[in-house]
Amino acid sequence: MKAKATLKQIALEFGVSISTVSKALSDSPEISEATKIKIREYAALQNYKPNSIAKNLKNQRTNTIGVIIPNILNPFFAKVFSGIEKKALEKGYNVITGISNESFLKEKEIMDMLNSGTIDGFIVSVAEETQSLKESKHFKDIMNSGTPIVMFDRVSEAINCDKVIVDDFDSAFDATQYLIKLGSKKIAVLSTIDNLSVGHLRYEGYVKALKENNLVLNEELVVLEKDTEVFDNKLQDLMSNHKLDAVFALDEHASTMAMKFAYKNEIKIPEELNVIGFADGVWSKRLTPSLTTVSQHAPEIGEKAAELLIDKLNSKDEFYQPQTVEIKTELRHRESTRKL
Amino acid sequence: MKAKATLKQIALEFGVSISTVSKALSDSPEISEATKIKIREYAALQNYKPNSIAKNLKNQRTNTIGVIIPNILNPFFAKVFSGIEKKALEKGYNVITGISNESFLKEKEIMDMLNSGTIDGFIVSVAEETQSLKESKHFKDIMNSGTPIVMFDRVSEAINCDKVIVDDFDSAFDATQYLIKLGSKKIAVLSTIDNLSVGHLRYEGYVKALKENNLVLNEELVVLEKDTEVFDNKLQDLMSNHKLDAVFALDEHASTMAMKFAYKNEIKIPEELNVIGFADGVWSKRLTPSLTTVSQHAPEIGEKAAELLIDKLNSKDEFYQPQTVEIKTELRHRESTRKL
DNA sequence: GTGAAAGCGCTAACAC
DNA sequence: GTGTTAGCGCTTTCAC
Repeated sequence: MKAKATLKQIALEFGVSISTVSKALSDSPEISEATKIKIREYAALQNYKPNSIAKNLKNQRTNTIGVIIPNILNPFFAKVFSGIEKKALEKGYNVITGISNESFLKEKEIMDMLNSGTIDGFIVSVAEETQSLKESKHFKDIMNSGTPIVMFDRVSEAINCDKVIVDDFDSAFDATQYLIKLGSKKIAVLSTIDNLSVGHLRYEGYVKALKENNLVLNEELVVLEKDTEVFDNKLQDLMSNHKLDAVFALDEHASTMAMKFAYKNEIKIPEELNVIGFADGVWSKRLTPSLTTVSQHAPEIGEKAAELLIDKLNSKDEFYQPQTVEIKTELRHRESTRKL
Repeated sequence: MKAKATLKQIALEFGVSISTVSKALSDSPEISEATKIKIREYAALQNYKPNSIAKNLKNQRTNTIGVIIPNILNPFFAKVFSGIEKKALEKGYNVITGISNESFLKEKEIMDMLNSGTIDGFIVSVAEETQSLKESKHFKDIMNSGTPIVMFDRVSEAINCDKVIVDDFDSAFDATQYLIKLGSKKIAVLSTIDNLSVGHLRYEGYVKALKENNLVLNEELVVLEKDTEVFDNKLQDLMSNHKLDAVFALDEHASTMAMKFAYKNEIKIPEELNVIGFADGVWSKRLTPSLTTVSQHAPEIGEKAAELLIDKLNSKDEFYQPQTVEIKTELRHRESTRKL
């Protein structure tokens, strides 16, 4: 492997100065056509690429976004991520990724590590542990150091920054409402994520829909349980002891488990039981029957978050007012609910 | 927001030189305890963090790995990715991510873009288009420029670099063998990924297992079709016209579709039909019945790839011999196959 | 025990 | 039309 082409090396080659080469390559009118041509040809031949680290150091910006995600195996986050990546590439930004694995400490460490000139700004979805501990100082510190943050989905109330969220409350309300319209009266609500801001909002939406339709909230039909094994047991009990006519599942585990138990107990979906679940992956379509879902437009969330961040990075405005963008969900009707 | 702490700023504060500060902070024995203490205290107070870009420029390395993945929504890649990220963090590396979206051009562009000092090395799983076009020059160019590449899963024969692969051929052979042991004679093989190196190897493994067991290869039981809609139609035809006793699915789409059609045609799994599929996500467990899978140990693949790359980056050895590591798969017995 | 200086690769203001 | 210079923030060698 030969020495990498640099301005210096090229300058030496032609016996000119470094700045001449730099200007020639950036097509400056100061340089004669002849010089430009020979230098550019040589550079192309040598496959010269300006060292972006040096450029970054000079410019005091890296054109890189740090994305902190709780769990890349969750298809929602994977989809948001691909939206971010797409928009970033479009705008000439790189994406550097950290996975907090729902741990507060890891979230903090990764962010501190990256906040040392490596990235220009962050896009974050807050780790579960961070939310339950109500931690937010690390975010504040980072923003005080001059690094902007955009949060999505799981956001921190205590932080005043750009946010992209889903209308969890309203969409849960609408979905429940829809189940009621289908004639369902015994609607179970199932969740393994009630400790998350978004999870709890969804539950509240369910509660409100019941109230507005004068249905009593029966605690026995409510399973909010983080531990999936315990959840499965509780769900099994619920489904053996109650003849439900609908299930509203607030996450993917809950919806698939509900369908599994229905199958085992020979309860027909959707004839005897309507099922709606929050879901984003390709799996809701593949299930048998396919699942009616509240879809969160995950890629759009990612694109919007990237856009907000990049706009902020490119604006010189000191008094930029943070905004919160709400992305509307959509009820995707499939086979697990009856027709109206 | 106040000016960010730098060596220069701290030096000014105490009326000492930049190098004194630098040495004090790196605990050099040249500096007196008193000076060290006061400088360190001040630095901590100011939340000083060395600018990593400057350090990178100086060191001519970035401690960053570029990971190029065809599709982050595929749980296999998501899992490999999390393995890479984990190992990288452990070893003090950052991960910068590009998604090729199965496109040759995007793969090439992203890699060229990152190969300008931004990253020290690549971990790549080759895009589908790159494989079908048999492109490899862009990889060669990058390696010639001195940037090491580690490939995983979908590797390029033409490139002599470190590789981490799955024993696709053998595991498909074993899985088919297992179906035969269960007494299956009419074993369909289903794949939407036969254009991928790994996909085709799996098919070959199936073929060999049939041969060794003196079963004829019935072309009618073979559905290799990239387009998922066309695939679904062909599969439906197959399952209506043949009484299969087993299905070997080479990807997730194929396995779930087989189960869907079995359900619709009231074919009992596993009593009448044994199903084995290649799968990595959490979904094989959630399906009803849960799916017996060939599991690829995706996180280990990622960790191994990261390890190989980082070892290479840290070694000075010019005559490093590229190695190919094979990760063994495992047959995970669940409810979609009968007991032996 | 501390400081000066060079240099990583690049840009840009300012000579000539 | 081309070159000189300073500087981005840091490390490191060498001098005092």
